[in-house]
Amino acid sequence: MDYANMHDDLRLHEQTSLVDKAETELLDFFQEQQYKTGDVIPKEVELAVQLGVSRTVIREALQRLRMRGMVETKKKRGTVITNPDLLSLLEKTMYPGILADETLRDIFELRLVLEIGMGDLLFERITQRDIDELYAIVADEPVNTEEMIFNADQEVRFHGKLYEITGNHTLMRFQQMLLPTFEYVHKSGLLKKQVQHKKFVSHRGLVDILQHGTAETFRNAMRNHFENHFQRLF
Amino acid sequence: MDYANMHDDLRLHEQTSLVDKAETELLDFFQEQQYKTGDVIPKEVELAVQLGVSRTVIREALQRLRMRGMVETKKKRGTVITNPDLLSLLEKTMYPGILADETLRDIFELRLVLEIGMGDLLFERITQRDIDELYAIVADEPVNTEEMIFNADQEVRFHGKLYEITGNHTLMRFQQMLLPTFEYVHKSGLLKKQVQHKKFVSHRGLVDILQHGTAETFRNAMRNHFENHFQRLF
DNA sequence: CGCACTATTAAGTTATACATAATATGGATT
DNA sequence: AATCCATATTATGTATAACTTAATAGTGCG
Repeated sequence: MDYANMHDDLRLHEQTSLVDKAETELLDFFQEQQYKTGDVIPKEVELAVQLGVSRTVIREALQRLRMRGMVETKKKRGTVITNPDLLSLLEKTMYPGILADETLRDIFELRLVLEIGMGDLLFERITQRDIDELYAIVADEPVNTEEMIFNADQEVRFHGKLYEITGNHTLMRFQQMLLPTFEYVHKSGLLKKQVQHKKFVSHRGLVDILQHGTAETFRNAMRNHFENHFQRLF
Repeated sequence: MDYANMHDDLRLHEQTSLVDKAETELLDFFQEQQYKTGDVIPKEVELAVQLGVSRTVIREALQRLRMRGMVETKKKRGTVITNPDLLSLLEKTMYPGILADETLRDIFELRLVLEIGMGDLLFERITQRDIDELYAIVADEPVNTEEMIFNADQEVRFHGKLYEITGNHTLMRFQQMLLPTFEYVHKSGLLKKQVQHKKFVSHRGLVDILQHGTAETFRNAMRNHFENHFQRLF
């Protein structure tokens, strides 16, 4: 290939690499072709010819899309369009060890915000079956919340079930990512020391409200349930 | 099928590519070497030799780390470790056209959940200066909310300011990502038709509450503010 | 008809060469 | 000696070709 001509239309895109360009051009191409999930896209060499770049560039661009779950490749069958999973790659980057302290704290707060705000979704979609299940989960909790011992497994089951009830899969995925980080921060030295346990709304109390209350009362109850966490933040 | 002979290299025969392995090996290597932000990592060819793969594989692995914001490369200077930005890559995946309808709806809901739930963060961190600024933003809004005309720019400024007040940068980044998708869904045919405008809490009303109210009243007000959106969902 | 063999295909991988841009080196001029 | 310009060096960016592997299709044989 003639390298002298390579930069003809590249002068405007100064610091963007060919891979960057190829990536967006591929996405545009897919959209233009109205590809749907499961459709097979042209071979790497064909794409290379079509975009006027080497197969190396195409491969690195596809590599990016692949890791975002936008495409999937199998030998011989080629590369197919897939439904991108927004959060799968976020998960990989979520190693608490490498995140900045501020980001960790942000995530801690994020969880509290989500669970307080999800009240309306819960009341819209919850069924009696869900409520029964929640009661079963909290069955072995002590009635007196002051004696409540923090049980990580219990926490995950209860709050995980809440996310599930929202029927919002993106939200559920979020929880799966946020929770480990939340626990990490909870146990780290990032926040103030654990304050004195006061009476707060228990898991059982939350279920009672889901049974008899409203979205509004639930929000307040969840806020109260998180009181200890909030006191460590503020 | 003969399972007896499979056990030997069963693990190698998994569908993990060399790039997958190289990616994790690189991360392990970085951690092992205790690289900090700004540190320069070995050249591509050296890494290739060290991991016993070709430079292509190394490049595609680095490509992944690069797009996650974990490394950054400059010509001649080499590749350096950087602080990963959790959301930068999410942003690129947020091509509304490619996302499944369900995911789009999820994101629509997510925004509502976030803004209702962020009340406590707001009241903890808001200043009089912030409130003044919010009043300035809503200054040109009609008092009678029924005459309120949807103004996208106004929406972004007001709600963006709220996210800013939380002081949670991750949350702010989220809003920047969610908003375009939210608008896309709002205008798409994914939801029920716009219902009749009823009286709802206006932006100005929300600011009044931030000035004189509590986190609890704010949550309820924000829920009411979004009433139209919720009616389109349920 | 059914089974096994092989031929083909497309991605996975390797190797090499060259381009580009930033940096370092070295020497010439003043 | 200090400044400046040309050149060499270096590491990433890009291109190309060749080879490997696994899945599929096709073919031929029984």
